[in-house]
Amino acid sequence: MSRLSPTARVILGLLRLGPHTGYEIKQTTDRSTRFFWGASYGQIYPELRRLEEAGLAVAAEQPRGGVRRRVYRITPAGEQAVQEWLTGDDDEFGVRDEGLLKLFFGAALDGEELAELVRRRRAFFEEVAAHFRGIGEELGPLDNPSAEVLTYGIGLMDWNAAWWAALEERIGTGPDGVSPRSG
Amino acid sequence: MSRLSPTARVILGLLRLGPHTGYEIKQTTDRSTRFFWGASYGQIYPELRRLEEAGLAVAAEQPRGGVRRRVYRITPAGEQAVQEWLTGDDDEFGVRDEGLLKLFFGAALDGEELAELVRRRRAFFEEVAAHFRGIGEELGPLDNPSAEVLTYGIGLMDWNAAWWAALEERIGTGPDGVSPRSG
DNA sequence: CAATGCATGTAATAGGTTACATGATTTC
DNA sequence: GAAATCATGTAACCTATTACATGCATTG
Repeated sequence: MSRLSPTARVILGLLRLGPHTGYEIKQTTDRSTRFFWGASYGQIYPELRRLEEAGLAVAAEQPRGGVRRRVYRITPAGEQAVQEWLTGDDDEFGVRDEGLLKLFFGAALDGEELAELVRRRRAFFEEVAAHFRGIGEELGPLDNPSAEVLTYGIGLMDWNAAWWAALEERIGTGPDGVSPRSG
Repeated sequence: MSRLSPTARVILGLLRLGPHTGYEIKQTTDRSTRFFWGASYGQIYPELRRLEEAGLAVAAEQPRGGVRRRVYRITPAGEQAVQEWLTGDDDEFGVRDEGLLKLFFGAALDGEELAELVRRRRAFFEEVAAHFRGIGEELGPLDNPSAEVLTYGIGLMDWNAAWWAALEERIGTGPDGVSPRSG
């Protein structure tokens, strides 16, 4: 019972909710987990084959007209693997933020350049927050754990937007603000 | 003037602040940018060679006793590359959060298992927040853009801890909470 | 003198994206 | 009949971590 690879975790999690083709898995992850756990075709198709080989999923050829189509279903062994993963306690967490990296090196920027970076970053998070709110309105009110993650995304983007907005203020207000190369 | 690779961005940013060996770059990133932009030896040493080859950095052999030692300095071309990168507007942002992924599939967990996941996650963020606060106390009060990113880290960890704590409350309080498989 | 820290490097492995190739079906 | 969508797959490439090998210098 070897450990599930990162992409296997989303795939098997989705297969638990019902049969999917590789294509559908890509669509679904793009619309749901993408923000905190993405998957690309280059990972999905080979991984589905591996899951099949490992007995965690089974594929059925279900062509639609002349279109080749492999629908995958989870097996009992797959269900068990999902349970084991879900109840395990080794949970990865990571942030990759180039705006923050630039801010860290911000002393190399003049006042106007720094202000532009901060403004751009605030705007970015505001846009993403608005985008997530749009998704929330499309879906309507939901009451399950999956819906919580959308709330999380909105909250996180709001928090980021507010943080950069606060920094924007501090920069604009003289000696107590951050100290760029020149003012 | 080709684009800087991800690891080249931190390296060159640090070299701009002064000469460094590969070893020092690893130490410094581990203590500063690691949270949002890491670097490993397997990337650092080959990248330093590439930067040298590209004329963005120069190395000087400065052995300490019998210990081989290559100290890298940034070149004018390197300074320019940093400026171009810093003022560019294509800033990567990404989150990887396995706790969130598990929560997304949380309907597969019973009440107790879900509660345990949420509790563990809250505790994790509280610990990291405390860790960052410790770093802040070590450093003392600072007044430059670099210090802002520590404030960010503390704030983000606090926000996450609070979010999971709030979820913990919602789960504990009956019909308005999330809906696990049972319980 | 043992342990730790300074220092450089590589090989194996993992994980990932992007772009491309291919072709049928559905919708406008 | 053109464009979009459904559908599968791979090759090239990039990015990264981990573990290992090596050896000197410093500190206790």
